[in-house]
Amino acid sequence: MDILAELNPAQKAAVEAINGPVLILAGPGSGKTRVITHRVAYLIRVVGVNPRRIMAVTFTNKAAREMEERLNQLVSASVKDLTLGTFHAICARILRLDGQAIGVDKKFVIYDDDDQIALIKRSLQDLALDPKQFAPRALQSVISSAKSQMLGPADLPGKSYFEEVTRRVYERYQELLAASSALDFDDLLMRTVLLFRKQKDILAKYQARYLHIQVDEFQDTNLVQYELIKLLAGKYRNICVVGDPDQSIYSWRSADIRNILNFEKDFPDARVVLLEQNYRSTQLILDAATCIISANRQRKPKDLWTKNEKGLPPLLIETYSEDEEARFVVNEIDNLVRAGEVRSGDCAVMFRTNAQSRVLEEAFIRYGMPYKLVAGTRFYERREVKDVIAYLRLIQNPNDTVSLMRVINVPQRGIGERSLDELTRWSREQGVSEYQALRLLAESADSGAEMPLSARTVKALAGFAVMLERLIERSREVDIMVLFDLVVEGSGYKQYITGLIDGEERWENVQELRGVAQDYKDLKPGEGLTALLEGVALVSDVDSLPEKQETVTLITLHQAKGLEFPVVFIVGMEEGIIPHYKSIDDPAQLEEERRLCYVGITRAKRKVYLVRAFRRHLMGSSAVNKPSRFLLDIPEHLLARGGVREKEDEWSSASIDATEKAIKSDEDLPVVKAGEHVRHDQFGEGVVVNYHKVKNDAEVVVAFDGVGVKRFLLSFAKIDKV
DNA sequence: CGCAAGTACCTTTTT
DNA sequence: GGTACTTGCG
Repeated sequence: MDILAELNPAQKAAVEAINGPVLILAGPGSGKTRVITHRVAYLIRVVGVNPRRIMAVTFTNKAAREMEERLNQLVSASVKDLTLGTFHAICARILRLDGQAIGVDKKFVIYDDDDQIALIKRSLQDLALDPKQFAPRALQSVISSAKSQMLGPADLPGKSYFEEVTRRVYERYQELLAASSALDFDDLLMRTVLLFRKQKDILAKYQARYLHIQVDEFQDTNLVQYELIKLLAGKYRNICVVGDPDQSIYSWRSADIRNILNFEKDFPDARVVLLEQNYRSTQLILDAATCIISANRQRKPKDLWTKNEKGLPPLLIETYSEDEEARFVVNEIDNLVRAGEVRSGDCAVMFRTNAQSRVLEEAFIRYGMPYKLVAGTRFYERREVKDVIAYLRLIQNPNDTVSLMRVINVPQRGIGERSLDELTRWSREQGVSEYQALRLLAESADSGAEMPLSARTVKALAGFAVMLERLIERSREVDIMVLFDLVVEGSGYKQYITGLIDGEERWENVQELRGVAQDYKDLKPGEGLTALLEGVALVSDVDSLPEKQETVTLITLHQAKGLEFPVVFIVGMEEGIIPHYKSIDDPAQLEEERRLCYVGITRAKRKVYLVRAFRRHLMGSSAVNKPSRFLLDIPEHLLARGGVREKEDEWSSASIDATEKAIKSDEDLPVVKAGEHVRHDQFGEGVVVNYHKVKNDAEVVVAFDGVGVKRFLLSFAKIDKV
């Protein structure tokens, strides 16, 4: 099979440019994934590069898995040797192997969001600070953002009282992490960079190994991640980054769009390849999307085009309430499926916030239409799953205090808050971890005399220590499945959980986790445990999205990135939702909201429904919402309307309107289209943001660089296309 | 110490 | 509207 055969010229160029730095700017649906996989296949098959010497970084584990699958088809040789995964997974691997050089415990555990919050609360407690005054969530986000820029506590400003507190909490938080031999997500990245900076020999080892490095979704990397690949690529400089600034939607997670801009600065000899042909969407959908994104000031213009058929313009559906909105969606999907137009698995409903999913779910349930919610109660965030993981983590690393505190009294062992406070206090006094304190207690009952604890409590604590001790011993001998069962039964957890009201369901979840463990059953004792824990720490919900959906997908706009569906509904197209009210007064955040909207629309292959409700319940009270400003960016001829209908079966008339519109706009194509670049004698260059017909003329709305938005009648304006 | 009921709180997106 | 945390009682 010729790897280059099925690629267009731009894609081919992107695949063949294997020497030196390459920046691939890839529009939505431009075959980006295909280019990346083919590039790796090309390196292996045609150039003859050893897979061991290639690193490919993806945004999600799912993307990594998919890439592996595709590569297996393209390349007969084993791709197992490839370094393929997310930044976090790759860094975890590096640290596990070489982290000791900078004092990272070989047995480190990875703390997720919840664990971080728990630890920050402890930090606040230690510092005698009020968690109400200093919201743990806010602190977490400050700390995370600091780490994303390689800033330690000392690098933070300490001017105001709040800043001073933040700094102290950050400091304490790090101490507690270290005491627990734990790393949080940001540490995985930051420590790896530190490792490379401090241990030149280790860096040299990795640099020598990786002849080729590829990074996907580059627009969503943060500074640390960029630093990391710059270090890794330091020797051979064969670095290829792929991204689309217009799809950058993670700046709140410290993703820095400057990475893309700086890339060309840091690598002046970088080859830039543009992928502008869209293979996914119909013409009108692409046009509407272009109009929306063109209104952003902070962007490099891009000329997306497609050979696909014209199709139908996006449909604007205006409903009275969010209930009606949900009913419309279900009803319309039902119509489409009945008409044989699509299968329900072809449809996705996208929303800005998870809270919006509830009403949708209710409607789907009421109509008996099956659906799959991508971000429901997340599996790995379920209490029972976290509990069992906490037990497993304790076996791997008993100093993991967050896990210890989590399960020491689950099931109840008569160890209350007071006793735990006392335990913490005492262990600090002794300068040992809580776990070591427990062991001391268990070994010599006399030392308990120093603590103001009842004999009963000491017994309970010692009992827990003995149990844990036994599990740790056994873990060295048995495989992960045996260990799993030992943990669940030996700790009394099984009995506890099955005894709860919803025990059956919870037990099923524990069993599901057991199923995950099965993947690691052939590994050696200990290794299997480490691998399992690492696996569960770094997965997300999108990862579990099955390949071929037979049901409607309910998904957030963020999670939808990288996916595609024939039919897309975006609900809640209202001011305050998209754009989210928290983003409205910050221009930069507003642009991100716009990109989010753009991402949503460009997921669609054939049909887009933009749905809004006049009235919506938000936290109990009801609010009247204006239509999203992004709707105003779509010119008349690119937007069909379906009004509010009393009877549900009349809703489908919206599709007729759309069809008519598509035909009508075909007859008299506008002289200029929204999204096009124009020049005006007086105002300079700008982008057409809107175009619609008025009587015998047309009104054009143009956003000029540095001037602002101007309106013209087409017949009078002196406008030329650029 | 454990449980039940009540309260205050919030609400963006997630590797 | 739901949850996470507090309070009060057995």
